[in-house]
Amino acid sequence: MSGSSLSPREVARRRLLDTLRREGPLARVEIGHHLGMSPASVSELTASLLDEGVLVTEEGSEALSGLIRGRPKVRLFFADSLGFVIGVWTGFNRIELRLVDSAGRNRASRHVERPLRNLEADALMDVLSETITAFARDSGAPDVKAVGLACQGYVDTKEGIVAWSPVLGTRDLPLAEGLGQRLGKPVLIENDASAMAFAIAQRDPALRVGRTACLMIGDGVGLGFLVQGELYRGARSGGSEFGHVRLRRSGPQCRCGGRGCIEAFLADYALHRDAQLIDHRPAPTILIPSEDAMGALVAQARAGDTALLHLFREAGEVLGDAASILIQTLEPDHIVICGPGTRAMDLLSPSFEAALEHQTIPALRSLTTIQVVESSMDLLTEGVVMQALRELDQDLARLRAA
Amino acid sequence: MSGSSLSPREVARRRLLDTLRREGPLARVEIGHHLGMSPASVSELTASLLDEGVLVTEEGSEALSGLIRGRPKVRLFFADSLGFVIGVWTGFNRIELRLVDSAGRNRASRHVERPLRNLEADALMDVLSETITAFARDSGAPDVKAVGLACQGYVDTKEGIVAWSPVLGTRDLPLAEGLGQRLGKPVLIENDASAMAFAIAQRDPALRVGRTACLMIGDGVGLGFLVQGELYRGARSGGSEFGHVRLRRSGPQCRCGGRGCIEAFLADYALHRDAQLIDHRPAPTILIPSEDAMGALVAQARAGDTALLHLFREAGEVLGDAASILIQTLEPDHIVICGPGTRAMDLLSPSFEAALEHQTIPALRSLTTIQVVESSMDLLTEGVVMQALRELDQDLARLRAA
DNA sequence: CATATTTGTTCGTTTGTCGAATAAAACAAT
DNA sequence: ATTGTTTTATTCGACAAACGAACAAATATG
Repeated sequence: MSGSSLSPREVARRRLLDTLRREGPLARVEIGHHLGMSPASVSELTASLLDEGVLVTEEGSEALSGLIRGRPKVRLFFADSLGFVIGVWTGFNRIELRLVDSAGRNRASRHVERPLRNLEADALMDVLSETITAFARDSGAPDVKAVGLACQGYVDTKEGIVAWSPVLGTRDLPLAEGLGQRLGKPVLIENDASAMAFAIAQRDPALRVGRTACLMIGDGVGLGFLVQGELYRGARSGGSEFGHVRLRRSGPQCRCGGRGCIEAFLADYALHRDAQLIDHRPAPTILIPSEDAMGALVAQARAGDTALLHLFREAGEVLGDAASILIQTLEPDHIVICGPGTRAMDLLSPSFEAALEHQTIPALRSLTTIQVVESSMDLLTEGVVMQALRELDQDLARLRAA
Repeated sequence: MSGSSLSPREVARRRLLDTLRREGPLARVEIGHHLGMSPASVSELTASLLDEGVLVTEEGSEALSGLIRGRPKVRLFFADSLGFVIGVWTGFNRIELRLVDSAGRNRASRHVERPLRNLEADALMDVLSETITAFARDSGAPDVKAVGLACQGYVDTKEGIVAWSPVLGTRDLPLAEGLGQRLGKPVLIENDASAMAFAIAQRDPALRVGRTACLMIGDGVGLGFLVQGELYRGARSGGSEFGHVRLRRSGPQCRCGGRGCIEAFLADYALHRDAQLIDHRPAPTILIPSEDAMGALVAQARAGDTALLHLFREAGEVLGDAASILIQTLEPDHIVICGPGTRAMDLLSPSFEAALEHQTIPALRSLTTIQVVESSMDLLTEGVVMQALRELDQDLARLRAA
C-alpha cells in the first residue's frame, strides 16, 4: 500500500546528487554540512558514485589551496563525459533549444522561428523531433541521453500527457511517449511556468524554503508553485495555467474559449490585440506579437498614450487581483513575477499595488514578499534541462539498485 | 540545516499510532499490513508501547473468534485511562465542548450559548478558560492532558497565534499561550475549517489520497486543504479563510471590512442580512442568525419566494466561481462542500453547477470530484480533538526518546 | 623538521528492519 | 482425545545504513 518506496540508500543518493547539481562542485565535508550527514556516510556514498563514474574529482584544486592551513579540499562534481541532455521550449511560433553535458554545463543553444499553432499532433511531433535531431547533429552531440520539453498548457509530467494546450487542437496528447518514440530517448515534459519557477528557485536559496508562487507573464499567464523547493503537483500539473482563472465575468475573450480570464488582460497577445482595437483597426485573430512589437507598445504607453495607459492600468489591476487570490488561497511566502511581461512592470505597478492592497486582507498581506525577476525565456530551457538531469540521476541510482 | 529531524524510530512510532487512532483497534498483523511493515518490526514497536502503557490489548476478543481457524488476533488499542483531552469550538455566540479519554472515546459534550464577539482578548481568554474548567469539573475529568481549540480566522497552529479573526478586535493574539497559562495545560489551536476538513478526511479514506479541498459554509466560509491526508500549511494557516477572496468588486459588505468577499454572499449572516434588506427592514448589524432563523429562510425560499430564490441563486453562483478558482489553482482531486450552509444545497446547486461549468476550463474539470458532506459542528470538535491527541502521542514518543 | 589544522577513510557500534524458523492458540477431522 | 491445519505473534540471526572515534593524509606555520 506504500507505493514505490525508495530505499534509504536511494534517498540519500538522490539528495546528495541534488545538492551537488545545485551548489556546484563541493568537497565531501561540505556535502556533509549541506545534508546534515557525517563525513563517514558521505565518503561511503561518494565512493560508489566515483566508482560508477557518475562523479569525478575536480582538477586544479591547487588554485584554491595556498592560504588555508589543513589538508586541501578535493571537490567533487558530475562527470561531463557521460552524454548530453537537451532542453526545449515550444512557444507559438518559436522553439528554443539548449544542449548541456552530463555535468550540466551549457554546450550550445539555438532558437528556431517556426509557427507551431494549428499543426496536427503528429505533424507537431515530427517537427519537434526533426528540430531536436538537427540541433543535436549540428552541435556535435552524438550521445543525447534525454530530452526535457517545456510547453504551455496543462501538462501531466508523471503521465507524460498534455491535457490541453493553447497551441494544440488535440486534448490529452501523449506527447512524452510520441516524441520519445520518434527520438528513441526518454522525454520529460513539463509546463513552462513550472520549469521557469524551478529554474528561478535554483538560483535563489530563499525561494526554496516555504512556499513560492511564480507568476509567469508572456505568451500566456502561467503559475509554477513550489513547496520547499519542490514543484507542487496537483491532480494534473499543479495550478500551472492559473491564467485561465476567470476574474471578470464580462471581460475580454480568451484563447481558451472563455471570457475574462487573467490571461485575457495580461498576456502579450491580449495587450496587443486590445491596442489594435483602440486604433479602430480590425481585431486580428489571435497572434503572438514579436518582442519588437511589444516593445513599441510599451514605449508608446510610456510616452503618454492615455488609451494604452488605461490598458496597462487594467492589466495591473487584474494582476493585483490574481496575486491577492494566490495569497488568500496558497498563502505563499514568496510571489515572484517573471517572464517577458515584466518589461512593462513600471506601467503595471501602480494599479497592481493598489489592487493588491485593496483585495487582500491585511493580516495576510505581510506574510508574502513580492518580487519581480527579469527572466528571459533562456531560464525556461535551463529549468527543464535541470529537471531532466535530475531524472537521469535518479534513473542511474535506480539502475544501480536493481 | 535539516531542521528538527525525527529519528526513524519516532517516525515509525508515529505512523503506527496514527493508523491506530484512525482505524480503531487492530491486531499486529493488520498494523503491518497498513504500514507495509513486517510483523517482526510491528512486534518490536508495539512491545515498547505496551510496556509504556500507551497501548493495551483489547479484552473480549473471544467474541470475534469462533469462526476463523487460526490463532485469534489480539487487537491493540490506546489505553483509556491515561487522562482526557478536551476539544473546543468557538463561534460568535456559542462554545461547543467535547471530552474524550486517552483512547479517543467520547465521554461528554456540552454547548454553551455565550456571545463572544467584541470581548477584549483577556476577557475572551478568561471566559474560555472558565468554561473549559467548568466543563471538565462537571464531567468528572480530573486529569485533562491537553486542550484543542478550533476557531475562525487566520490561525498559525505552529506559533499558536490567531493573526486575525472576525470574532476578535485584536490582531496577532497569542491565544495558545494565553489560554495555556490560564489552564496550566498545553493548548493546540487550529482554524475551524481545517479541523473540519481533518475530521471528514479521517472518515473517508478516499479523501486522504491526493489533494482534498474542504469548503466549509456556515458562520463564514472557510477552506481546509489536505495533501495526502495531512493539512496543508501555508505561511500562516493555509488558505483557511478563503472566504475573504474578493470575487465581486462591487459586491456586498463583508465583516472583514472588504467588499464582495465570497463569504459576503454565502455565510449565514450574509444571507440573513440580505433577506432582511429585501423586506425593507432596516439592515441589522452583523449578527449570527440562529439555526431556526436560517431554517425558516430556506423554507420560505423553497416555498417559492422569488426574491429569496434570487439570493440563493447568486450565492450558488459565487460558490461555483469559488470552486472553479480552487480547481484552477490547487487542482484538487476532491472538493468537499460541508458545514451548516449545505442545508440549502438544493437551492444553491443549479447556479453552482452552471457557474462551475462556465468558469472552469474543461480539461481540468473532470479531474476533481465534488461532493457535499452534511456535517454538523460536532465534527469540528472531533477534528480538533483528534489533532490534539495526535500531538500528545508525538510528545509521548519524543519524551521517551529524550 | 615538528606542530597545527583540516580533510578524508577505516572500523567497530548502534539502530532499525527483515526473513525464516519457531512457538502459540485456536478450529477441524478422525 | 489426539493429531493436523491455519493463522497470529515472537525470537533470532542477518543485513543495511548511518554514526563516532580513531587514524591517516596533506598542507601551512614556526
